[in-house]
Amino acid sequence: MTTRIDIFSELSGRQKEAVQHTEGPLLIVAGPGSGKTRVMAHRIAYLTSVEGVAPWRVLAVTFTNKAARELRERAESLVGGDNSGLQVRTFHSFCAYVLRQDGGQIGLDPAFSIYDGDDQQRLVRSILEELDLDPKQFAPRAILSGISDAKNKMIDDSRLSKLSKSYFEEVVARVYVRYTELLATANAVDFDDLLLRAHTLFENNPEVLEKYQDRYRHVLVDEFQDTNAIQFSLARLLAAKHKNICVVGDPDQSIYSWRHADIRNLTDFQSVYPDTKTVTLDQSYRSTQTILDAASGVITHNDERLKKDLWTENNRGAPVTVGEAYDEDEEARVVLQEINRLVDEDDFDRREIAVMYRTNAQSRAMEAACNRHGVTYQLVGGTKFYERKEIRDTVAYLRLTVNPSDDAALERIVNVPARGISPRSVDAIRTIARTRGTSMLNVILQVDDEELGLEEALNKRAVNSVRAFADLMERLIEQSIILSAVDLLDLTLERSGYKRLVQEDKERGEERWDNILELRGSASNFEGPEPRERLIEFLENVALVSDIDSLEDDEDAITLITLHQAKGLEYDAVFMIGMEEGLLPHSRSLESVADTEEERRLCYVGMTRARKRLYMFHAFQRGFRGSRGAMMPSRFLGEIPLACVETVSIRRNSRTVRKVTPARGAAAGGSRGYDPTDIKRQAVTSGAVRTAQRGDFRVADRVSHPTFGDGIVIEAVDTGGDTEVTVAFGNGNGLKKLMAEFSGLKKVEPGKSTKAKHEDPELGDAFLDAP
DNA sequence: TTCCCCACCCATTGG
DNA sequence: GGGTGGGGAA
Repeated sequence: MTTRIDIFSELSGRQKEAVQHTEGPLLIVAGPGSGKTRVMAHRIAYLTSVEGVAPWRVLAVTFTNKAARELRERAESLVGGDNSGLQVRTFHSFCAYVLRQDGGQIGLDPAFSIYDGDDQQRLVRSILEELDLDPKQFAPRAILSGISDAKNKMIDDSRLSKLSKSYFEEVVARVYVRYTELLATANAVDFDDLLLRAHTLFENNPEVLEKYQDRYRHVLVDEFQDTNAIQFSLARLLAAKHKNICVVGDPDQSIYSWRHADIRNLTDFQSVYPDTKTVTLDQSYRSTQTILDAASGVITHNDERLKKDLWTENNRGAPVTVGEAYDEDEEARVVLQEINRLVDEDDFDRREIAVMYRTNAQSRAMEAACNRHGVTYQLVGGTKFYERKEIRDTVAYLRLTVNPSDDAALERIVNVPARGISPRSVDAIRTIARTRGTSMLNVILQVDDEELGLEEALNKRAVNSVRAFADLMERLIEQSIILSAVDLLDLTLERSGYKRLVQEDKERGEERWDNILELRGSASNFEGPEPRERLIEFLENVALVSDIDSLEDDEDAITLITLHQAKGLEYDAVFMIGMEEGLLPHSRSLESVADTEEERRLCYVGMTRARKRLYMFHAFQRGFRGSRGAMMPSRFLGEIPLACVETVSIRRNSRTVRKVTPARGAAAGGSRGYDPTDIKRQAVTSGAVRTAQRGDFRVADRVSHPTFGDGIVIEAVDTGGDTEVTVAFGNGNGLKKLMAEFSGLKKVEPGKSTKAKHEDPELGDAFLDAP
């Protein structure tokens, strides 16, 4: 048994304070690397081993399953023993747990399904069809986002139409009504519902709430800056009795407002709980002073911000390396070169290196480069395992077996493998089911019931096919009560013909079957008595995994990850790529100051993931949806104090990264930060892009075209007779590939351009939004 | 009824 | 560049 001394030996004064304040509300404002996970783990250990609180009386809520697992493990290793019963979960998984226990009170069958985004979209599409509305005019995505907004404001379907101010909102309200009905028929909930319905359950059933209030004497919430209104309300309800609520967060790392996260939860915490004790952890044990200075330089540009200065006793460390690459391929190559150098010369471990980016699409160039250069990598997200067709199909069979009302699952597999139930037949089944307010499988199982009229609606062959499917599902449902998840999976794959379908796929069959076996492997973790309960657990697990959960710490590989998913992680070396206007900050965020500030926080999150080395690259041009665009370096680069920066010039097709120490020293730098236009000029004049120069037209030449107007040459390839040039035109004409002579392209001498200055691509024509 | 091909539309971030 | 959905042929 660990003693009290041991628990405290590795904590700072502030950290101890946070651990020991166990009675009453506690707000921990924790900067990046200030040891908040350590504090939470110690706090749990302190509660259970020193204060004698039973582990099952502690509820800790984290942002991801991975964080939950890690927190539990750390707390357990501190007390050196059993913490069983300790609840460490995500909000979603906690709510699912509550709803399985007590959802009956609000009419939810414990075997309910959890609809994912894809299920939701299909459902909305079918509703639009039902209501005779054009999905092009009313994008299912937009409608779902409207429904989600309503749910997060706790507006139920019966009230929304009264609040709608436009025809579109009226449509959203109408779809919402039907959507709610159909989810109920399917005995299903969506992600928002998990939170919302648990909340409703607590509010409407005091005796249920009290049960949980009594049980949890201590409630801890991690990443509190990214919780939404419902989540905070849930936490408040749960803690209302004992008032022992401890929240940990950092307003500078709030990056999920688009998912309804509300920073006011954090900033207003003290007014909700006036007797709050606040502890600020501002010492970083993670990053070098230079990295902290660079990150602070960026984040202080946010106007909406509570001032907080991080400090560290760590070394100054190396400067932040900033550089421009020609395009995304070169960017990837340079990153890998530098990674190899770090590993070979500076003894860095590949496991401790990550490449971070704003959008998932950016991983492609990195992956290609890794494959070409034989660098092993772990991609977080990627072609997400649970979104692969064979996985979704297999899971759909199991979902339908557990919850026969699950129409989304049924629609997915009713004719997979093809068994003679055509889309027309499915339409007929759906229509009957919806008219009768029942599920589609229910209709199918009653195919011989004349009253339903299914037999009439279908032709003879289809009726036989439907009957065969009904037999299959009946058998599977029967077996699901007695078989384990794995055995049921095997039976399902065999009897449904899905196994044969996959294995007959000559091109990808083996790979797809391997994926199914992997799913089978994770199902084997859910064995035990009451197989049906275990199966439901397994399916819930499948529905609630996040990409980050599968990140392995012990794989000898570099990590490729989005900035959002990198939250909470740390690496010795971090490479942030795509540091360009339009990507970071993302073009979709430029309309509002609040959104742009969130992009800056995202940049801050990325930078503060680094312990020792931080690299930030931007590209001169980048591929985008098949075409290419000239890119401007991100404004955030210019916000880094010069004294922290080392710029590099990258030579195309060369194997070395030449370091250029800025001539402007720390003292001379004044308030100016990194000036990207300098490096661009340097790169162009130093021949960084020389291989692209051909014929009369050279990269960076100003040109004029009879129809497209003035532009600048981005690429020039000699094709023998003529020169094929890629030109970035102003006036929203974007990028064009032209045969120089044939198209009548003319060079324009500097200064002779007739067009205004703003058309100079070097100044600002980022082409991300060009038509 | 199924399968294949082409056109079109699209991707910010994610539980 | 890729996924999906619709339309046409077998």
